[in-house]
Amino acid sequence: MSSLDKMLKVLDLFGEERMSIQLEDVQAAGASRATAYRYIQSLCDSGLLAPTTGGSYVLGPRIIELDRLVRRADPLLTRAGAPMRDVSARLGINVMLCSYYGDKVMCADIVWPERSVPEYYERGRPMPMFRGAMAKTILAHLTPYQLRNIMLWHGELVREAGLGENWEQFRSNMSRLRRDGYCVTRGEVIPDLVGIGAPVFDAERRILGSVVFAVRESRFQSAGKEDLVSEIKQLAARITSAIAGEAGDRPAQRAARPRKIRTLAPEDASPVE
Amino acid sequence: MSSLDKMLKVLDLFGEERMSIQLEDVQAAGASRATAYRYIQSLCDSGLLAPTTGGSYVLGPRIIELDRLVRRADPLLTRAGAPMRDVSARLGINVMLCSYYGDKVMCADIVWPERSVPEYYERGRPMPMFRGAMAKTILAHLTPYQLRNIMLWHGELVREAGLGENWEQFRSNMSRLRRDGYCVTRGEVIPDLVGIGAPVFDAERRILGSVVFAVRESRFQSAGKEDLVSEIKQLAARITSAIAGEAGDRPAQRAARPRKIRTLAPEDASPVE
DNA sequence: GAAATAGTCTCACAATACGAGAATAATATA
DNA sequence: TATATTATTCTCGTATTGTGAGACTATTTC
Repeated sequence: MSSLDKMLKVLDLFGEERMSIQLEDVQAAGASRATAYRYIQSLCDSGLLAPTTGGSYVLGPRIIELDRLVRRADPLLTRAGAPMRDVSARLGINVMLCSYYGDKVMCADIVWPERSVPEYYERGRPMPMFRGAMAKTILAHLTPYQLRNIMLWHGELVREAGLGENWEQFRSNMSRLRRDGYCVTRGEVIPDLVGIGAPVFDAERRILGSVVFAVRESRFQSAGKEDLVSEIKQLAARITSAIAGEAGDRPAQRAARPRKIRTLAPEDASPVE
Repeated sequence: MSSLDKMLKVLDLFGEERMSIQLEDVQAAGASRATAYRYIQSLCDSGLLAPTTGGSYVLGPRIIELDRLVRRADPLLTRAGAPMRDVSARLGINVMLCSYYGDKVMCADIVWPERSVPEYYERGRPMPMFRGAMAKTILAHLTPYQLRNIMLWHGELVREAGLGENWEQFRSNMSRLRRDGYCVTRGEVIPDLVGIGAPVFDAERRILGSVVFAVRESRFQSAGKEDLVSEIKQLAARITSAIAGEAGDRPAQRAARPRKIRTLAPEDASPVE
């Protein structure tokens, strides 16, 4: 592993429980005192880290600045907001927006009027890649190339997730989801929660992400699957055409491209805390 | 400059106008093709960058993930929200929350009911370090050490900003601001906009940031300076005690520590676009 | 399927990241 | 304001490893 990678791994020390790190934490990750300081120094200079009192360091202002840039420019986020809020208000239903990043699926936005449903997700929360409607909807629309690579490099995970025992099964499962144009999952991420998802594309019909209704099992039963499916498909279509509408000008913002997907997050499957 | 710094400088290629970069952009910043790919590779592996189609790269999911961590844990942000919204609703006034990061001042949150005032700021927008009520309020509360260092390394900027021609003047100006407990600036960042700011501290009375009212000159005239000053001081005090209340337990989150402040952002003074 | 584009690997060499300790800076304490 | 303590940077010789050029492989497009 190069020194570049080792330095960037310092960022991995942060997590929900640990919001500040110290010199020793970096040393413990395998670096001499001098080197630990060097990494910290570079990260601080770039603003990714910021020093606080007592020799500890926190995430720095650059993070917030860069996130602002992403929020401003992400076509998914900027174009999905209004339609999402419309539908959510009309149906009184919880909606999530998911973004696909080549090797990661992430919650990009939520509208959550049904407060009795636990608000597990929020912008920036990573999501499992093989479970839940958000993920499967996206998975289904990757290119054949990408799907084959996933089976090749992560067949074990595919099998665990029940997406197919082999390439033929996986391929045909994904193909069916694609034809359906929606995906329903029950309790795959959070018990008792049903996800109803549909895909969002860019102007070139590449998968960008997904929108998902998150409802309790009881509501899903009473509401009737067909209506919810029809609504989510309409919502996704509205967002897709809003994105296609703005396009043509600037270069496509983000799209699928996982190549070998060598490095799925090691524990991409720890959703319920 | 080390290879670490060179790699991190790739992130500086992004900006409001440029949301995706290409191999050539990295090469142009001074790296061979192989090295450019190496930097990109490391940044992609860490999730700071993500590949898109056509050999271009955008900011990656890690940015959003890390920003979430910051939002969740920042005591300033989490404790200021409610009081800010209260006051803003009661007075129908625009309020900004500013965060201090050792060498940078940044907008952390805004509540903006007075829509006729241009919404120049938003979370993540960097702010000038020597102009405007947000910045000066913070500046005034740095330690003597820090102030001296600023004068030493950035005396020119201090003079330009009219904060004092020499150390004695600078020191006494800051000292007066500190005694006042508030700071009013007029049109320093945006023409016709008056800022009324007060400092927010952590449990150990170290400066964390500032809250600022942003009103038009006309309203400032009619409303009466005293009332607004009194309100902003109360607001800041409420936030400070909310933060002190939660403290004691976890290690202080963020606080001043600019050491030499060798590297103020080169153009920290380009506010009005 | 083939052609065109994007990304990775190999290898020899020299630049530079590394570790240990001394020197200095910044904070806490008196 | 001066002193003690803790945190950070600097110096320097060594050898690790980052570097560039080009061949090779992977991926997308047609």
